[in-house]
Amino acid sequence: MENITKKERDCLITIKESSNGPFPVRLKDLSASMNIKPPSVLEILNRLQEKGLIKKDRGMIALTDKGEETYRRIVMVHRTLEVLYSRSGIDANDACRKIGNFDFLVDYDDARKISQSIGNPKECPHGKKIEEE
Amino acid sequence: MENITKKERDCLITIKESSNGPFPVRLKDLSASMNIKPPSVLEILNRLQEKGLIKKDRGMIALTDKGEETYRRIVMVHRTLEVLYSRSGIDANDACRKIGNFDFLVDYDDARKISQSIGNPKECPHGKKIEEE
DNA sequence: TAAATAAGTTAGATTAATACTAATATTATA
DNA sequence: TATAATATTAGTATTAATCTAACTTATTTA
Repeated sequence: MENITKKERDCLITIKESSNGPFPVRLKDLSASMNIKPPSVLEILNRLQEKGLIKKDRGMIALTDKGEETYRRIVMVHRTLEVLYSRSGIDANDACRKIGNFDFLVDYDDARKISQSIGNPKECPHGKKIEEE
Repeated sequence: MENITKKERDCLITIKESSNGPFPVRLKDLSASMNIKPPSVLEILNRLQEKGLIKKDRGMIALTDKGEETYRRIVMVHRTLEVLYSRSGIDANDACRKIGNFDFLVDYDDARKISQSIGNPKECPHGKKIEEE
């Protein structure tokens, strides 16, 4: 797996989470969601594309299969850690924000093992599914 | 607390862990331990100094009180996570290496809460004390 | 102590990531 | 098609990380 940066992680997640609606994701939207100017987003997008995580088609941006897999793994790590944090008495929203700073650096297989050792939680504290599309 | 980078984290830890012997830590030693050339270490050291984490005295490098505190907290987070990893069946040495990639990004108070929720372990899997000088 | 050796520092360059503005190109839409 | 909206390029800046080469400051030792 390629290494990605925090910004690339944020961008990947924003793309995926903006793709849920009926509208295709566009540079302008990412720029607005991420609060950075279009040329700066483009720079990040170009790196994600070089890493094979996204593809562009006339302004429309989407994750590749590899991008989907990367996204899926980051989210699995993220939600597993959220459960751990939450069970330790840390506020779910604080946990979410803080975990986002390093979830992309945590090994997926390690998170699986941790998940198992804490009883394979099925949902994050916000009620989102862990591992299952 | 100041934010630090991975390299600054590594440097801080190397300084502290080289200070245990009778010899003062010097640039040349850090250069050797960290496998980077003296001017590169110096650059990192200068940033650590600006952040108030280390002090230099005629070639001798040492942590400030703030640096000691930062070190102490990183190590506490690190060892707590090592216990978590280890109890999940992850090899202690693998865990150590991997956790070093993000321990400095994990909030100390959160680690304390996690520690508490897993029974306040007293030692890391290598037998090093958690929290206590 | 003076010369030689070692260590530290400065200077100058490079690469990668992040961000910006301004200008240019492209694509939609009215 | 002309206009408006979007996207891209070009060019600049900053921060972090690294290097080599040159220069300075200690330290050692003959």
